[in-house]
Amino acid sequence: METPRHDPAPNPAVRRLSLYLRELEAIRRTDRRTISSKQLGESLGLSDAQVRKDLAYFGQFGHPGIGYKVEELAAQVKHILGTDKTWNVLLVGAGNLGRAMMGYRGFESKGFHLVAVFDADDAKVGQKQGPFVIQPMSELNDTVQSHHVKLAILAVPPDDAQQVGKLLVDAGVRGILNFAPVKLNLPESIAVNSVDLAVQLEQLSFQVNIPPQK
Amino acid sequence: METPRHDPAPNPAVRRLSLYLRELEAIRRTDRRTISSKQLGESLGLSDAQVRKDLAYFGQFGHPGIGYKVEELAAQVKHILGTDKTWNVLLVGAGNLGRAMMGYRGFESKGFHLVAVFDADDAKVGQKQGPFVIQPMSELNDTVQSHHVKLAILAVPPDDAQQVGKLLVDAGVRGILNFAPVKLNLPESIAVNSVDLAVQLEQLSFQVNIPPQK
DNA sequence: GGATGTGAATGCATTCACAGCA
DNA sequence: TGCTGTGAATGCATTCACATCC
Repeated sequence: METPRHDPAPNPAVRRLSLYLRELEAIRRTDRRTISSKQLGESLGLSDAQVRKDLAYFGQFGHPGIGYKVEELAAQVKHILGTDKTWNVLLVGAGNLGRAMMGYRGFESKGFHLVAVFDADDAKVGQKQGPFVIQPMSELNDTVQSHHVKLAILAVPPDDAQQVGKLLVDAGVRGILNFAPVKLNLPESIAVNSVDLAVQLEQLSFQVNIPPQK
Repeated sequence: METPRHDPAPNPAVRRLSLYLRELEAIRRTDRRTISSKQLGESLGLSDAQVRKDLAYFGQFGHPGIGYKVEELAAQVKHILGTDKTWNVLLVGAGNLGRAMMGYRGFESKGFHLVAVFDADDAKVGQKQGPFVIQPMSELNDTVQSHHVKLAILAVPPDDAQQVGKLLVDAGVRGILNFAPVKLNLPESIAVNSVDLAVQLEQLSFQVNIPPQK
């Protein structure tokens, strides 16, 4: 039941895989049952060759003369990404961003289930936020164990991020989505994905400043 | 008063520029006045050569034998990114994510000033959220004009994103930070930066699933 | 004919390694 | 000696173009 993997798949290809899946799910809601690399590429601003090459890193999913079967490919990509089963996720930080994560509707349908929320602030601990009761950091280890949590969302102030990141790793978490504007210093084996909101705006600032280069 | 630009600067270099700035601002809070490419690289997990090459795309900021003067380089990088002046930013979408953006403390100090919040939902219009009163979409054009808004944050449901993106562009917005999980179809000249939260988790899922490759 | 999968060719980005300056 | 800036060399990623299959 293994998806065959040939070469080391380029990182950019893996990132695009998520976008392919997103698009495939959208197409699935229409009556279309099949799609070509050209069409899939166009909807995402990529070349047909790019799409084919990306997918071919992971297996032979296409049907010459036909294209890709939407349902089939979606299932394959989900399997590759590991989202054909549900991941339990925990959240640390019940501030602004944390609350948005608790309420975000886009996670469940994608295979991510938020199971618990933690905060270091005693004033917040015990408070109810939607379906969640904010837990103290002291309970972190137990929750990771009992819910087999592998992924966490880190939405704490910058000065706390490194320390909390370490706590998560020690508890057994293997991947962290980090919203704090700091580089986390963690073992190589831990997957870290950082989103710095101010950095996103800075990139826009740069691009908007430049004369539109023809 | 132009920063000299030599070659077309690689995109990845521009992305790292923001990280350099973040690090430089942190160092500025210490007593350190100067930093080498090696040190700056280490704090971000990059090679010294990478740092030097990136910076050299934009000018000669270093001092051989010494390194880079922290304050000086920070100012230069800010100028390159265009954040040495303040940008007025508007937000569309007063849902979960939108509220987090309104409360996010990381924007102001980085040169981004949130000036107004819009929502298509009549029930939300007129409500007060912190210092903001949610405005109706009909006022969007006026606000963009009167506040010379060039950048916007888009935090609306996926099905509305394309349409609202178009509205923003028509109103005169030049750059969009998009949180909706859809590809925006807008003119080439418009800068779009998309952050899909579910995609971020999917990438972690993939990495955590793979046997740690040595 | 219509579409995939894939070597070969091209184009970018990173790393090397060193000349040159403080 | 310490460190930058930069051509040259390497390594990745994308694009081309075509043999192959429905």
